[in-house]
Amino acid sequence: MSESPRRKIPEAALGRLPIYLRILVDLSHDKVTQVSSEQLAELAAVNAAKVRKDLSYLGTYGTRGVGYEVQFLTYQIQRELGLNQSWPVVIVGAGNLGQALANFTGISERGFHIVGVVDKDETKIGTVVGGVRVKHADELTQIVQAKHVSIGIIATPAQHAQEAADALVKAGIGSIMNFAPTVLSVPRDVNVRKVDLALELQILSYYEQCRNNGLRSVPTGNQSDSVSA
Amino acid sequence: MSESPRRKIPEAALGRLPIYLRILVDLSHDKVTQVSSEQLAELAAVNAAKVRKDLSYLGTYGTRGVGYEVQFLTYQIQRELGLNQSWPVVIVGAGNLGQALANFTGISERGFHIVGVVDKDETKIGTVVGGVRVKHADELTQIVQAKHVSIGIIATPAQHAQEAADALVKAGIGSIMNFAPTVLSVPRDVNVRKVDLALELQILSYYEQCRNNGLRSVPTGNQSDSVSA
DNA sequence: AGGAGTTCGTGAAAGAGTGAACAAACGAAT
DNA sequence: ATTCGTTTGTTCACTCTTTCACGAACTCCT
Repeated sequence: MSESPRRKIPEAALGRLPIYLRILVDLSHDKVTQVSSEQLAELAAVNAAKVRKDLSYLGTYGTRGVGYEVQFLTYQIQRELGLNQSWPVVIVGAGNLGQALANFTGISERGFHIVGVVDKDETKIGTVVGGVRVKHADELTQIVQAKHVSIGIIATPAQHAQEAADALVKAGIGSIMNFAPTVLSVPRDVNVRKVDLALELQILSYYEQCRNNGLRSVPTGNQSDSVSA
Repeated sequence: MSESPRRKIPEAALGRLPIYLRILVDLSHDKVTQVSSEQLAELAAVNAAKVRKDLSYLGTYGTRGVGYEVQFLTYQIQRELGLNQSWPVVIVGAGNLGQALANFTGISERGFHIVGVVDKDETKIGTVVGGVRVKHADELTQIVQAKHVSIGIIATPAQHAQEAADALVKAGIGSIMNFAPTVLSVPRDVNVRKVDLALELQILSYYEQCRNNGLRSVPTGNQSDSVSA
């Protein structure tokens, strides 16, 4: 299967495809069948030329004078992002954050499903979060291999994040999403994305301070998202 | 007070300052007093020249042939980011995510404190999360103004995110951190950063798919973080 | 004091991302 | 069939970011 992705998509564009995708799904829900780059740009709060350029990395799926067919474009973006299948995901850490993630419906609605949650804390083991029973961290490798998991989420405290990463790597995982505020050290072929809540707040703090000092310098065109590189 | 920030710091550099800051705090904890750009780069998993250039936006705080004094640099970064003070933050939405955020110690340890959590769900009101009692959303403006809050966090479901944003803006908030998977529409002078968990996973999905198709194309130098713009 | 060995700060080049502008291609209307 | 208005796909100029490379400045050792 799969006409493989024609070329590699630039990081910046890649980060916007999921946004377009979500908007398209919403539009489809509203029975909209066609959409122009202009409309899509408006909904995504970006430039229309950017939308067209981003979409052109996927192929030539628009019709001049008309726009894009919502259903078709939705399918193409999904295919490109590998969202035809539902990816099994394992969560390491069953604390507040781990539980919230496991219960987060947005994950299961958008191409992923939680197949395991592990922790080292005996009091958490056996409890059920997000529909799965929490297991001991020692069982991580077994879960990963049995369920063919390639994406792992680290939701442990910072001081345990590296060992969680090591365990995930050893279990054979290829991609890690890290919520702990730590820089992980992993083999080169393992892909890591991090989300650092405090970091984002600190950036807001900077702009708030600028504002208070009279230097009105909100980054031109607000609505930033976190970037990984 | 405050020698105001000399110039505006580029977004890319700004996103790394909190990382350096965290590393410096850790080093300080380990009684390390001096650090070179090379070491800092290693710990942050970036290029040493980048570290030096990033830090040069703050001023000339290094000593050639020696490196940077940990304590001093820590202070300077904190000052630049506006982290001398502890910023009051309000959370809208007391669901799984809102609760996790309110309980997340990393927030309070790094320059912020939760002064309010609001929700519209009557069953949640009155419960205590993260040390504060959940209040009704109608009281948002009052909380914001009484506590001089300028940063708000949206942790509502997607369909209520825009009204949460509107309420925050009306209450007079200047910066919003949005966890709901929606593009918010806000006045130009309000700064928004978004964190979209599913979006990040979808990017990982893309790379996993590439890997499976034989196109080994992990973005050169892994460990990306989310970017907002 | 002077030389050897470090390490910073920065200029300049290379690379990536953005946005304006326009030709090509389409539908609709006459 | 032709014309007209629309919208895409892409080129080009510009900005932002990253990386290299090197002079300047500091410490330590002799």
